[in-house]
Amino acid sequence: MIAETGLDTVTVSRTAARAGMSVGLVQHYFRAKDDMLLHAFQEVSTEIADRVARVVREGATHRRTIADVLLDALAEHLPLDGPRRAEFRVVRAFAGRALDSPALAEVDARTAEAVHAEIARAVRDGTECGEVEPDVDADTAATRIASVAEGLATRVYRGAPGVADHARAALRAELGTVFTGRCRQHEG
Amino acid sequence: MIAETGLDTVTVSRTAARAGMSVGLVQHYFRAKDDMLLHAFQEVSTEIADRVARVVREGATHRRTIADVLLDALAEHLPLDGPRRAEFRVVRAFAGRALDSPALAEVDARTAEAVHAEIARAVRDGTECGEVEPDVDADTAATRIASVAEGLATRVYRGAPGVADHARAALRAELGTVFTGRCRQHEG
DNA sequence: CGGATAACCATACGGTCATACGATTATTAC
DNA sequence: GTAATAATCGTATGACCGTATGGTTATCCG
Repeated sequence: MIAETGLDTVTVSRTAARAGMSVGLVQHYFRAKDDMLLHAFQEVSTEIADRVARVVREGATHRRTIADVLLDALAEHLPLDGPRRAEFRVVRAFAGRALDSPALAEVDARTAEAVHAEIARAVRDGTECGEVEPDVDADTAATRIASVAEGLATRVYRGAPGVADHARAALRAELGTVFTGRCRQHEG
Repeated sequence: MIAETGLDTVTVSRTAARAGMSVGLVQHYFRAKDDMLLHAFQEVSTEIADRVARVVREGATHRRTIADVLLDALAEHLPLDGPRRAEFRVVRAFAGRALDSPALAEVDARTAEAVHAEIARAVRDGTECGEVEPDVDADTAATRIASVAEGLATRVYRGAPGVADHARAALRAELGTVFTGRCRQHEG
């Protein structure tokens, strides 16, 4: 419902109707509407995090380059198709409301922190492996990469002509400034 | 009021009270509440654009490097102090609501387009001048730079420890990947 | 079996909000 | 000076929303 018509068209009674239940039952599960919304935000956040983790795991299994796996993981956030556009809308709607809700802000911050940590880990792995120069600071690089990913997602959603086509390439280019070498263990 | 307590605490009657006038008078100037909000969004958008333009003009007057001027212009968007945090909150609140309001979305998109165009122009100027390599595509570079700026602003606002201190440096580093040379006309 | 707990419903209440309305006062133009 | 237009106010109205309440049915455990 949030993805369809926005957060402020979500009312308790509409939610109940959509779920095929009564208002009373919704209240049985959630003390207040805000609890329900918070739960929804946590739900989608962990859902996205799980999907990204799966992409990383599968990429690692197929012994691909760290940069390539990271690219896939970050591209997962780009609103390039219907489902991901929906997810984007939900996350951004909550992010907007998080400006004035500490509870939502905490989920937002925790999610961002997790993404940042995952990128930083990839960079450190890259340093160990040889894909990244030893003098690169992982946290600084992670901040920049996460920022590009987030900013690109916004731009793709806004739909400036041609941006969608080049978003993935832009992401790859940014990663290319950090992952400049080749992994020793992937060489023959 | 949006910066203080958020968009959805803004009601017509509270706005009237804050302005020291009656509800009826607000209605006299704005047919509907949405018109009022749209007007506010347009107002802050042009206000910010004007301030950025002034920074650029002053930088150009003092014959500074294009990269340096651009850095100042972009840093203007970072929520590093009170007024800019307030602005950030307002813009983001509107951006969130723009997800479901075509009128607000248009202002949002137009503003983003203007920022992008300004960055692209700076890159092109840099190419002419010698600060940028000739094979750099201005639009691609502008997309990346704008994305970093936007993403960094989000991160600064979220207040991850240490990010604020390094935000400007991160921005400079990103610009450093595009503005790699020196302007011929600035040399002795 | 029987009692407790969970699932589930319909409705009423109190509050808030956007907007409509009708009126009065000030300003401007001819 | 007067007619029109703008500025200004107070209140009424109708709708909606979150939550409280009180109830009924199902499920499960000892």
